[in-house]
Amino acid sequence: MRVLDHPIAPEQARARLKALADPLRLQVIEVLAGGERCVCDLTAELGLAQSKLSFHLKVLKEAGLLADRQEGRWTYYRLRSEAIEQLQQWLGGLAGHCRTPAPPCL
Amino acid sequence: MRVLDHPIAPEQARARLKALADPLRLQVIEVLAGGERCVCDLTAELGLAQSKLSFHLKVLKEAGLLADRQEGRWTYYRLRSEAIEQLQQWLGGLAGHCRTPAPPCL
DNA sequence: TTGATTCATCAACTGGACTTGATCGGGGCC
DNA sequence: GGCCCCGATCAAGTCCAGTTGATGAATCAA
Repeated sequence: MRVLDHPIAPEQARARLKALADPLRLQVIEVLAGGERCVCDLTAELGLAQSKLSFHLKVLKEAGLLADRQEGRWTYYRLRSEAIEQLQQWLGGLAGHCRTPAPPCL
Repeated sequence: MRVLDHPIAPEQARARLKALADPLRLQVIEVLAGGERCVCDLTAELGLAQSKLSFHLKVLKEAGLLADRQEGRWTYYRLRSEAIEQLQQWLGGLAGHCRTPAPPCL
């Protein structure tokens, strides 16, 4: 049985790839892959300036890779696994006919 | 039956993500997903300056996403589908335990 | 209310990715 | 040989993503 997941637009896929391509953001993703965290924990674990982390969290969130949740004065971020899965699926669409030989040049 | 594909290093995965994240390079990838092409065809199809295309092809190749082949005065590029598949697999490793609730903050 | 804590936002600065136009080198044709 | 075509490479310029430090907004405690 198969979950019905929406196909992803190339432009959104690109935005997510770009968001993941930053070393710092990838560290954030890797930590969040281990479970939800609040911002203060992330700054501590990664040894980052708060404003820097905030900037990158925003980028990741706007790309649809993260979801956040407010609780008191804390903000918790978590990975949106569907976003990852959509990206996987989109990548699959690329590897298609790439074995086709080149058309004769000239 | 399963092809034995090597796991990919995070740093290499990041390099590939970064390479894919450029709009122009993504266009190149999409064209090459349709089959192998020579550089002169790519410049024509995408309407690009030759040096610009050459620059981006180099980036994609160094990221391991493309392979090239010399034939006479032409150079043919093709997509390395294994690279895409490795990337897919690597993405899968991220979506792991991300449903784990946050540790109590404070 | 005052102060402390968490996080987002802002403005100014910096470095590097990308662009552009020119040059170079290899390969094939005459 | 001489010439032209394909593609890579180079140097210079531009522009934007990311950094940094400061300020703002919201929440809670005393």
